[in-house]
Parts: sequence; C-alpha cells; structure tokens
Amino acid sequence: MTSRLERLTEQRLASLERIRARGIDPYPRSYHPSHVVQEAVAAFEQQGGNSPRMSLAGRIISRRSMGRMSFLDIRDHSGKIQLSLRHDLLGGERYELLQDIDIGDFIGAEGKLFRTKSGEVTLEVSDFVMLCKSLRPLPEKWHGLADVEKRYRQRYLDLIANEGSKNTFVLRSRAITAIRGFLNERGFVEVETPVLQPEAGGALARPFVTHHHALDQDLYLRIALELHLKRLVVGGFDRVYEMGRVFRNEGISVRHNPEFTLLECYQAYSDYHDMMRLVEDMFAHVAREVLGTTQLTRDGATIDLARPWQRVQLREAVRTHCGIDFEDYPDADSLRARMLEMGMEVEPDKGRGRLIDELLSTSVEPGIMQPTFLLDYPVDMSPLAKRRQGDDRFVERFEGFVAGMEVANAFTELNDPLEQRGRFLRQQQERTVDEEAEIADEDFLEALEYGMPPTGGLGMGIDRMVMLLTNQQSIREVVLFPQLKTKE
RNA sequence: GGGCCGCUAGCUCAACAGGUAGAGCAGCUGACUCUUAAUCAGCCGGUUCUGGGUUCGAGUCCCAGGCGGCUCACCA
Repeated sequence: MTSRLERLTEQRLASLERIRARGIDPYPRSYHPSHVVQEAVAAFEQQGGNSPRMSLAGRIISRRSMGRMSFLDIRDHSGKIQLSLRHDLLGGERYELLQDIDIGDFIGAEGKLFRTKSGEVTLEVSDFVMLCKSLRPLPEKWHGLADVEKRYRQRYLDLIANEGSKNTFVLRSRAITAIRGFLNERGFVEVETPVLQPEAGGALARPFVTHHHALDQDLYLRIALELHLKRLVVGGFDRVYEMGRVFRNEGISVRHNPEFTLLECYQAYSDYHDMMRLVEDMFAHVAREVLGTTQLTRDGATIDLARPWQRVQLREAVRTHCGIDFEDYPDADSLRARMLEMGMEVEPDKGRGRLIDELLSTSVEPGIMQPTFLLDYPVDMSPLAKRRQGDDRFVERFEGFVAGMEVANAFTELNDPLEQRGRFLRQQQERTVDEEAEIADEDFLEALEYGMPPTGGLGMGIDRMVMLLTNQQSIREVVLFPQLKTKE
C-alpha cells in the first residue's frame, strides 16, 4: 500500500494501543442500546421534548470538536443523530478518551436527548463506550464514494458513503418480501429445487459446468427453475413457486449478470390469461407496497403499472415495428433472406425462432414504455408451451415489457407428454447448428407421463423488476456484489 | 470479442501547448463549551493503473498490457 494510507493506519493502530493501555477492550462482546436512533428521536418529539435516560449505538460518521466540547454524529441502521460530549459532564479522563476515537469507529453512548440552539435533537452524553475501533479511513463525507469500480468491489463502502445505494437494496428486500406476501396470500407454496443438475434445462442458455468429485460426474448450474417446479405440479403442488438464483454463462451487460434472481410460479387449472392477470396484480401490489403508488417515472415519462396492461399480438407488434409479417416466411432461410434484404445483420446459424426473437428484441422491445404483454409466440421459439387452440403455428405464451425491458415470460404449460417429447426432439435436431437448444430431460418427460393438470406458468426477473422500481439503468446497481473480473 | 471513454494523495477532483504534480475533505499539532460541509493558524501526505518507447524533460505523446464504464455483438 502507499505510504499515506499506511500512515493513517499506523496512527489508528497507535490509538488502539493507547486504548488497550487504559484497560479498555476496543472490541467488546455486545452492547444493548435502549433505543434505535429513529425511535429515540420520534419518542422525544412526541413527548414534547422530554427525554428519559437512554442509550444508543452506531458508527461515528463525522466529528466537530471545540476544545472542551465535541459533537459527534453517529449512525445506526435507522438514521443518524448528533451526540454532544462535554468535558464538564464527562470528566477529564473520559473526555480525553475522545482523542483516540476516530470517524468510522463504533461507540455506544448514554444520556438524555435535548434540542440544541439550532434545533437539532441531540444526545447529551453522560457516558460512552468503545464498541469497535476502525483502522481505515472512510470515504469522504461530502462527495461520498464515486468510483464505480470501488463501489462494486467494496460495496460495504458504497453502503456507508452513499445513502441512495443503501436505499436501493433496502427497497429490493422489501420488494421481495412483497412478492412472497402476494403469492403466499394466494395459496402458493414456496419450495427449493436443485441448483446442481445433471442437465441444465428449462431455458435456452449456456450453463456453467462444474464437477462432483465423489460422483465423478459433471454437473450444471441451473439456468431455470421450470422443469423441477412442473414435476412438483405433477406431485400435487397446485400452486408452487421458487425465487432463486439461476446462472447463465453468457455476456455481461447493464441488463445481464451471470447469476440473477428468477421467480417462477405455477398455478394448476390455469392458462396464460390467468398468468397475465397475476403479473398485473403482482406488479401493482409490489409497487404499492414499496413505493406507495403504481406510477413510476422513467426517462421523464410516467409509467403506470396498474392494470390493465396493453395486450398486443407478437405478430402484430413485429409487423408494425419492422414491416415483416413473419408468417409470410415459414422457414428460417426465407426469413433470414428477408431480414438481410432489409439490411439487418443476421447470424447464419439461427433458427426461425431465434430470428423472430431478434426482430422482437431489436425493433419492438426498446420502444415499449408502458406495461405491455406481447402474446402468442411461434411454436418454434417455445418448446415448453402449449399450442393455441385452432392455430398450430402459435403457442399460448406472453412476455411482459415495461420501459423497454422484458420483465415477465409466461405460458400455458405443455402437458401433453407425447408432444413434449416431439418438441424436444425437434429442438435437438436444430442443435447441430444451434448450441443452445433445449435438451430432452427424460426424467421430466416421465413425470409428465404420469399426468400434469392444465397449468399456467410464469417467470420473472427480480433484478429487472427492482431496476424498474428504483429507476436504475444498470443491473449492477441492484445486485449487491455484481460479477467483476478479478484484478491482476 | 469489437469500438469509444476513463484510471492522479485514504476520498472527491485540478494540472494550458510536453517544463518543479496541486486543492478541498480526511489525518496530525495548536486555539476554541451549541457546532452541524464548524471555524482559525500551522503541518504531513504521490509507484500519476503496470511495462516499454520517443524526448534534454512525460500525468500529458507513442506501443503493449491490466481493470472499469458505456456501447455493439452475444443473450428466453
């Protein structure tokens, strides 16, 4: 380390030794404050300025010293408060201990609250104890921590220095609680299914591979929750969900972290119309719980998550946005030719489904601001969804979009085991040219053969939902420890 | 993986056209019993991301590399 930081640390180590020399433990076991800061202030205001004796604890975040009187600001999880420490009240020995107390240390303090001349509620400290000595200087109080890389690598500093960042993650937690509450209220049962799997199915994505030594077998980190949750529907969990981490070995971007949190839920005796209703209600519920409103502001526009969301046929949406009716092009070759003709860059290996997906993600998705469901996807994009009644080319599937971002994906689940097997086979045939095709999961197929009731299923990216609710443009701002390359 | 941009004190940022690397905060010493971005006086503090090169002289120009941001590609 550089000499400057070394010197600061040396000074603090010297303080630490002086504290020990006084017979004080700088790292005591516990401290039980009578109040948290916010409650203490609220009680004081309520009682018209009368204060009982109380104790508070927190990290020192700033300090103003005027000789025989000092003010410290401390902060706990609920807020910050000013402490007043006076030489005449504490006595010389106690007051001198302040010499060895730095910004960043934790202390516990007891006394009574009063209001200063300028009106700030302040604890008049009659005694205080050291709770933890800090050996490194905190980021600067006024500008906070701005270095983006440092904010991600040392998130704890970001949380200390930037209140907004902390608020984002508190909101994330509340959103997740709200989702659980919403689903539990409706009779859904939360479960946990394996992260390590012999085959990574349920989505089209490149998995991470690992190895189990005792079994001497390669295992994959899951890329979706789908196939196990549907096994549970077979097993009689009529309403089931899991909110869990999935892993995709693909590019990293402002919308993609290699591991992210996915909610999937399945409701027996339902179809994708019911799932649309569920998505509308869930978004509105969560927004009300964490924001107190269903309205968001994004890029200066107001977005209202309250239902009803717009419903547009995918085919219509693609046709209006880029002038291609993909039903005029029944195979990959003709569609690709059309796209090339329009000047689009097209990977030569992509199947028809992936080409349509490209049309969707490049021309349609970015333009959708208000909550919208695109419905009825071509069957070749969706091997796990049930066909539309009366039109074999499409499946009953929708994706939900808000602010140019995909936030939900749902369908009427395919529960015909023979057709499911056929769909898997077709995917595997395409696999020779397309690495990320769905793999036939024999165990899953066997489960389906026992019979799965008609079921609606839904997947939602929690990180993206939090991005919406917190108006963040990057997924790294809503993931506490985003994936970064190791230094050196 | 491609393109563009960035990396200077613990933190936030300066440094013209290539000419002794600066400031604020934090820290240290002193003064100060209602301050709150406390104030006042003084002081300390640098591998300018790394390694090469050009030059009398490089934070600055060139080459290579590292890490990050944005973007494109990739991506259920």
